[in-house]
Amino acid sequence: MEQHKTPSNKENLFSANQICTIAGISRRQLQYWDKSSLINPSHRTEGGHGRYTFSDLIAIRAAKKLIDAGVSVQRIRKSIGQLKHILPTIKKPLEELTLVATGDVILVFYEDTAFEAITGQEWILDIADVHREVEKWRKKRKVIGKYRKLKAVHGG
Amino acid sequence: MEQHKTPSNKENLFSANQICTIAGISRRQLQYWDKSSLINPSHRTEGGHGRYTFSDLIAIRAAKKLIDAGVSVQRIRKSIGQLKHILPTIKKPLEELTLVATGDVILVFYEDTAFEAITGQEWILDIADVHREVEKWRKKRKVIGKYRKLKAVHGG
DNA sequence: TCTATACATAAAATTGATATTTTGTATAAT
DNA sequence: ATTATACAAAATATCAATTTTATGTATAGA
Repeated sequence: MEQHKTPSNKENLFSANQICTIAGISRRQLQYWDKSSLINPSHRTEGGHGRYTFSDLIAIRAAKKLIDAGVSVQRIRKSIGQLKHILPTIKKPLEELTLVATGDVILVFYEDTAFEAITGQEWILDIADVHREVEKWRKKRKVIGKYRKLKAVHGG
Repeated sequence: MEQHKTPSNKENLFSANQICTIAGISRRQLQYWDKSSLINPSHRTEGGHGRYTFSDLIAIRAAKKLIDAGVSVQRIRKSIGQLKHILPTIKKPLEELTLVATGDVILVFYEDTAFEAITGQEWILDIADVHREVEKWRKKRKVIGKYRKLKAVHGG
């Protein structure tokens, strides 16, 4: 039997129109995002009307932010797919992750690293690395200096 | 008169070949980057041979990292141009800024914000914002509830 | 009321052809 | 020894045409 302490009681659910007003999107958009499974309402009435949780709202606001930042719906789609793949424990990336977007790209912040949502590619420049490489190179030069010169080395 | 404490004494300068070995780029690349003014050596010998500082090396490593991350030289060029324009105090973006790169984009971190190097577009998602907006909306609804329903509002 | 559907339009992605940039290799010059 | 030049190949960018996706508007259904 259900306790009425459960967070998903009627008070916390939003109708489609409420979502649109709060999130600043059109009714048509929300409808399409539902139909195309970008973001589905977590509940439905017996009549089939969508009922959105606060968590759903976060996702919708995130999508709206991304769109405002110039990211296309298609990229949002791809990113969500990739993120679920790259971070299998994450079920709803738009709600659970911190995203930074610019026109082309969605960047994800997760456990101290930043990476690009679609490719998963990751990189941060660490100047200390360069120091270390120079030292490494200096030592190497002393040791093998009398033999033939090194060719350029790739990777790092 | 020059003190020999100055950091730019001969000991700290690298020849083109040394740079190539340390940074893992080809001689041809370094040559082209110099000629096309992507990265010029800070000094030259009387004979015109390039002499690179450690600071130059940082820039070159940064460029190499960007290339390894899938950014084209052309994009690096554009980004540097934009960054100098957006942040006039920054003279050598590749050395002085923290960059995160993915294939398409170079993202720059500067004083708490992240923005895209080419367009200068900037954005950070803040979930607390959403909470605030919902509360704002709830209050508004009570006040103006008896008038006509709000239309979706863009921006924020 | 709210949702579903149809049609039109706008926005974005994809494709293919062309031009430009970047790099490798080889060779000449200093 | 190191740099400069010439030529070719590979990688990128650009542009226009086409296709696909997303949204607005209007209308019908529950």
